[in-house]
Amino acid sequence: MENITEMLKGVLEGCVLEIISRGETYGYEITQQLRELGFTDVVEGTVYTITIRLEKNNLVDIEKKPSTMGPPRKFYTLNEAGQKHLEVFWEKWEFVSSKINELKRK
Amino acid sequence: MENITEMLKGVLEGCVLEIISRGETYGYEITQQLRELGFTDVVEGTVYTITIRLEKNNLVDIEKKPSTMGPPRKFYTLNEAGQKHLEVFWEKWEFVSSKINELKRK
DNA sequence: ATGACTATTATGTAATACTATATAGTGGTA
DNA sequence: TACCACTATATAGTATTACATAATAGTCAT
Repeated sequence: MENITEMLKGVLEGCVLEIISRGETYGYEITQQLRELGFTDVVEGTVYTITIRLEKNNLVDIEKKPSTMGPPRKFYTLNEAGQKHLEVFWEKWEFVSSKINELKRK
Repeated sequence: MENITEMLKGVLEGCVLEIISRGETYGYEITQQLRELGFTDVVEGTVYTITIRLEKNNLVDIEKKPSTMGPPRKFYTLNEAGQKHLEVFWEKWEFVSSKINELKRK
């Protein structure tokens, strides 16, 4: 699917939060998971700007670990604020997507 | 629902296109319809920037008509390019929303 | 004539995904 | 050795878009 950039604004961060909530993970792996999900054009740079934002907003805990496959990885886990943020994200998503689907149907 | 601004980016234009596709309408009325739909915080300025964008991209036909309720209204109808654009919008929406719901479920 | 409602336009700002590039570690292979 | 592919993070700059705010203007009731 081409050119879904604008439509991803405001939801990509929530997707990243959701992926992190499934268990400790790091930027590069998150990118791959988003691609597997279908957002094939998402690049590392985009995900890193999001994870750095999550750090700044204190929504994640961080642990740096060595890797045998390359440079050290920065592993993220959701903290309590991150969990709460994720819940709010899904509430917003439910609201917005239901309204848009309502518009589409009628 | 509070603070859904970022989530509306990339979908609001599609919503406006859909509303116009239902029949000739103008900015102020579009704003009211979006509010009725549930996007209560959408303001006129936002809708006008969208309609002006639609004009620039030649997705709409325009007709100015006098009103007995105030200043003249600029009525919009979708042209062929606009119809096509709307179809593409819904395809993108189906794609993105299905992927996000998939992520939510699993 | 004042205010409420209708109606459009314009300027500036904030948020966010993307482009492009730099840096760096590991392993394979020519 | 030198090169390449893959893994991994970071960042500067850009484009897009919704919003805040304000200006302008027409109609109508009080």
